[in-house]
Amino acid sequence: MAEEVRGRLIDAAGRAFAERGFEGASVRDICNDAGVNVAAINYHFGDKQSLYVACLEQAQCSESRQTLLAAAPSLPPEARLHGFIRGMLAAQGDPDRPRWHNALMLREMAHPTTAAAEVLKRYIRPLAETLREILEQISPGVSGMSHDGWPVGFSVVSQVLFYAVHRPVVRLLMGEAEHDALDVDFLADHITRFSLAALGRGPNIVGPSAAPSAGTRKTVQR
Amino acid sequence: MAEEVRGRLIDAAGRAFAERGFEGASVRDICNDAGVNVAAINYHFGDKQSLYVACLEQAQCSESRQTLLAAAPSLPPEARLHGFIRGMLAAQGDPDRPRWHNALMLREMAHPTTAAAEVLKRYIRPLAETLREILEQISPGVSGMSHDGWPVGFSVVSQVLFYAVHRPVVRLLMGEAEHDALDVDFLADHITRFSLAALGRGPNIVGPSAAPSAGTRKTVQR
DNA sequence: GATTGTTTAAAACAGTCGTTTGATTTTTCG
DNA sequence: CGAAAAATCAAACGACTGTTTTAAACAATC
Repeated sequence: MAEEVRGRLIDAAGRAFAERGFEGASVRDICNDAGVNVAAINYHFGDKQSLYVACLEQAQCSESRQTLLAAAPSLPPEARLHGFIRGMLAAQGDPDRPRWHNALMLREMAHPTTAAAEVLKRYIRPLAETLREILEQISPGVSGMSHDGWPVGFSVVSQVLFYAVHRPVVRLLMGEAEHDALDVDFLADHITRFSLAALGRGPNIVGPSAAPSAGTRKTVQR
Repeated sequence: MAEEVRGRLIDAAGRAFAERGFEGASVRDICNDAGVNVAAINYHFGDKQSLYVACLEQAQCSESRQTLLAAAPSLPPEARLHGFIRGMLAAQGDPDRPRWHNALMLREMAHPTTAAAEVLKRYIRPLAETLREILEQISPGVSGMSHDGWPVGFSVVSQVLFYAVHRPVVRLLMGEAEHDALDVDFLADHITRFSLAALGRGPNIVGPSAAPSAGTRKTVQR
């Protein structure tokens, strides 16, 4: 019974924090949403701040990491990259796990609190190392480039993160209908092709020839 | 005298809103920072919300748009792209204009308020159209691709926005020293080369040959 | 210098914030 | 069952929120 209240609080708080930020979400709203008394936060977590880090911990312990790394065992490198990208995209799209997990993490990364260092060490760093390994596998020598190849990795993940952070802008720019057609699979294909082409692997983004023709778009093997 | 108070308020509020968000910034902190009485906000702007949109208007009327579009008259297309990217990067780095302008805009775009539509129409849309024009110039046919070529444009700007949104993460991942070496010119070169290679124009990112050798990195003409 | 209208100042407004209290219910277990 | 522990509740705490009020200081015009 007690554990259930804890869970409902984390879920309600996670949604609130992800949507309105730490200051924007009031404990009364959170408790109303969770269907518990206001005192429950203090009883189960101590204070609002501790509830926040509990949400963050739940978010980073989510299956997303598993999903991501699962897409990268010992497949061919291009397929690994595609799996990595698709995994990140799928984590922000809603398989079934709470949608606020990624949103909260992004908020923390864009405007770090004191809890950011832990999130980075346990969640971001492993992802970054995995991506660097994949990229080195695809284009040997990329890790030896200037700044240890970090910018190349950033160029890849930035394309994924863009759709997580700026989704509202995308919707407004493209229009509602066109936006909804941007599903996970399409975006994963596009970002993978764009990145592979930049790395000199695979055809460039407009197609094998200079002038693109319908139906010739090639999908990355997976 | 009255206009000076207005200006000081917008500047202090802009910094506060950009740093701590709308809810996180209190009117008393803002007024203290600006060195004016609390009642000044109500007298000059009406309420906190109106002060916020005043900040947003100042931010989007900034010279950044001018800087950006100035880098794209009738140069060769590759140089236009480089200028566009460098312009966006320079706007978030601090030439001399207030640093909060970009940060506030990014906040508004990531978590739109009712004022977002106006910002998008007057600030984002022209930028997007300019980029699409440049990309079509570089790779004719890209606008005719799936989803009107929007994803290609997103892949370019996302790389720029990444350093604006996730700068703290970059700093923590690379380390303080390495991060500080990522100046505007280097990033502009990198993102331009990455994007051009993806479009099939210019060498791929690891260098003209598969194995990169030091000192052969080519800089985009400007 | 008196009289406008405009701008600042200190104090207080009602409301909400996160947090705590103390009593009451529910659960656990010998 | 009955006592001890755990959990929930309504109510209130002081502090802070955005906003308003009232009066004083300033500026400009006659």
